[in-house]
Amino acid sequence: MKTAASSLPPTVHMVAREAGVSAATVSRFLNGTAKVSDDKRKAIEDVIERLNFKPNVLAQNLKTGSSRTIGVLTQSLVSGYFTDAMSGIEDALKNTGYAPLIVSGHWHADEEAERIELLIARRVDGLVILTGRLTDAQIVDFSRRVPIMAFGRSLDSPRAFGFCQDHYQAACEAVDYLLLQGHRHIAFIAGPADHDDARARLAGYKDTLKRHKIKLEPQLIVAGDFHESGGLQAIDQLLESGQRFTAIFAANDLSAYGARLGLYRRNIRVPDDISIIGFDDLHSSTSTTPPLTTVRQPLFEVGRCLGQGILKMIAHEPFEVDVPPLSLVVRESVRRIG
Amino acid sequence: MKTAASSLPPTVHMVAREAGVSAATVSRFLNGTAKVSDDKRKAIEDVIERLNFKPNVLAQNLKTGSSRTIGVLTQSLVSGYFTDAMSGIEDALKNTGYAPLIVSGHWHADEEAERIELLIARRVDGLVILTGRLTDAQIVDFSRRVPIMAFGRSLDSPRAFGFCQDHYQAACEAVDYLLLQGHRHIAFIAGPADHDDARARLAGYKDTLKRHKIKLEPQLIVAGDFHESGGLQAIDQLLESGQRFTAIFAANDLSAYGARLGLYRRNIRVPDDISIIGFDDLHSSTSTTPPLTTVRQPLFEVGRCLGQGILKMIAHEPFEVDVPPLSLVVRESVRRIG
DNA sequence: CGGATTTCAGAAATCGATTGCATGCTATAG
DNA sequence: CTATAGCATGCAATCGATTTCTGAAATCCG
Repeated sequence: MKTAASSLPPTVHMVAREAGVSAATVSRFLNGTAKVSDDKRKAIEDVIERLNFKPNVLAQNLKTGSSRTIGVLTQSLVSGYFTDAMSGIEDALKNTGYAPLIVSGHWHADEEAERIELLIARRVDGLVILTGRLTDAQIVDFSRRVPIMAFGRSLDSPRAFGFCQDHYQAACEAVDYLLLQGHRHIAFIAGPADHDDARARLAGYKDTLKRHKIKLEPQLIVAGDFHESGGLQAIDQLLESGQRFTAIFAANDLSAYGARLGLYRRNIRVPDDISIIGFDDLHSSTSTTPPLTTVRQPLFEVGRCLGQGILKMIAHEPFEVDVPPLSLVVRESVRRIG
Repeated sequence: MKTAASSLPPTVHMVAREAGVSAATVSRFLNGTAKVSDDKRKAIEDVIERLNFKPNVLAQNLKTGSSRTIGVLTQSLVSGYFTDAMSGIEDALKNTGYAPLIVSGHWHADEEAERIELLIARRVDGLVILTGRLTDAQIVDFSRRVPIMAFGRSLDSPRAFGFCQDHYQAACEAVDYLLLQGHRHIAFIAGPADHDDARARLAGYKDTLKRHKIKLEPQLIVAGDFHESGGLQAIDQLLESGQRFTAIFAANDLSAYGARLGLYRRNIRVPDDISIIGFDDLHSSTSTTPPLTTVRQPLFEVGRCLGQGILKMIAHEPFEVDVPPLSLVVRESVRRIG
């Protein structure tokens, strides 16, 4: 039996030669592009097996003009919020032959744009954008070069589709829940003022109180930054204000963690003395003490939607997304009073 | 002024034609491979600017045989443990022209091997492996096809380098600390028995107690699974055993969270009644109630080491790694007694 | 049985950038 | 003033798979 001459990875040509056929036939066999006779097929299969031939993806990429790669622009690799979404995207891409190329923009429009240029230069077949600070116009503009699925914005142009969830409505429900539990003095720890979702949550808080004819205490609305440290500071500020409150609505879970720690430091019990409700439902919110009542964002499902959507766009197939809804998950950080 | 004829992305040939030079010269200019005269250089620069030319990465990849991509095998996209490392890798790759292709193996050797095959098929220039279940032999075997930096195992073969941290030693220090704080009855919540690091931590616990002539109570060593749920169940088991203990050493932070919740449910105070010490130092351990005393694993730095190392290996440059050390971080979950 | 149609397979062009080799031109030395 | 080294540059081959075009063989049908 003749053995492979060279130690270099085998090519279609070597396979062709060994099998006594042409490279074109090998290619057709591999891609099922055309029928090849049984004897040749057998011969090709044997040689491929013997040489352990794998087509060179780089050559395929050049010829087909596609990299079988999806660019993913996230904002942070470490935030539990984004990683869930990434996991969903990975799930959607599994066994499709597509791989994700992940970059992060760190909530900075310039960096995001630069990273996207980088992804486009690498000829990604599609792009998934997880929120961020780019304008809708910029995204639509990028979509002339690559199809885009975006999360955290509403878009419906030919090659850019985007959806977001109703944070306003969910915030209303969270406050409604607090009201239902008898709370009338509710503080709010806000997120960054330049963050759309943060603003929507604040608006939901304000409007719901108004709707229930409850006076808005400006001192009960304090700034946060979506991090634990902001929540911690917020507690100082709230307590110093002297305003009475029985519950806190934190604009996200991390703020809630910080607030919870602040109360702990002052020996204020949760939920006995003060109730807390968060927003996000990070994994660890199931095991905080007490487990946190919060608004669940189904980011894994969102990621899967995005992944499936971009694949459809690339394949030019129609698709529709069922936006996974936000939902209140009741745990133990809110007490019924009154 | 003549405008570009076609709407297709420009190629070196178009640039060459417009600038009145050959494609070779354009290429040489782009890569600085050879000197080009000032006038031609100017002309080329102008055309590139005007046509907004970007070299086709796919063609470069084929010709150079390199994809300028680093494969990263992680175990989970959502675990705070791994995401920190990924973030470090991203940091090391920033502005190097290399991009990370991330896949996860979910702690399953078969899946890991399959994913690595996938990365190799995509012609990644290097591979970073974050722990996992593959054998050293398998990794060395893969390294014949692609250079590898591995974390969580000691390797030093020509194309595969791996390092790990001293979990045994760190576990000893953690237990020493508890002893120093006056604790004599220390429970241990173990990790998966087939996990090397978990076993090292258990060994450190046992040996340190022995070294201090403290009797090992078998009932104080309970199984966990590195998740919150395991920690929660462990508390039930420990309490039911009737064995007295004043401190718990949890094999990782998640287990500690679960344990802390279990104690909370039974109105056992931490650290007043029982102290807890963890292992990992996840981000949220700074804001648990109380903030968790734990062994810090500097995963971001580890990731950076891995990223820098693999780039050196690819460039055939010598390198050495200073393994970032584990260190005890004292917070508020351990009380001094006695 | 002959002409029409389908099927199978090979030769060669192609994707777009890189690079070895050849060439013509200029600058320096003898 | 010629010989020679040195330098900038173009031509053409190359990376490895895909695909169009074309020819040959096989099949069909009246």
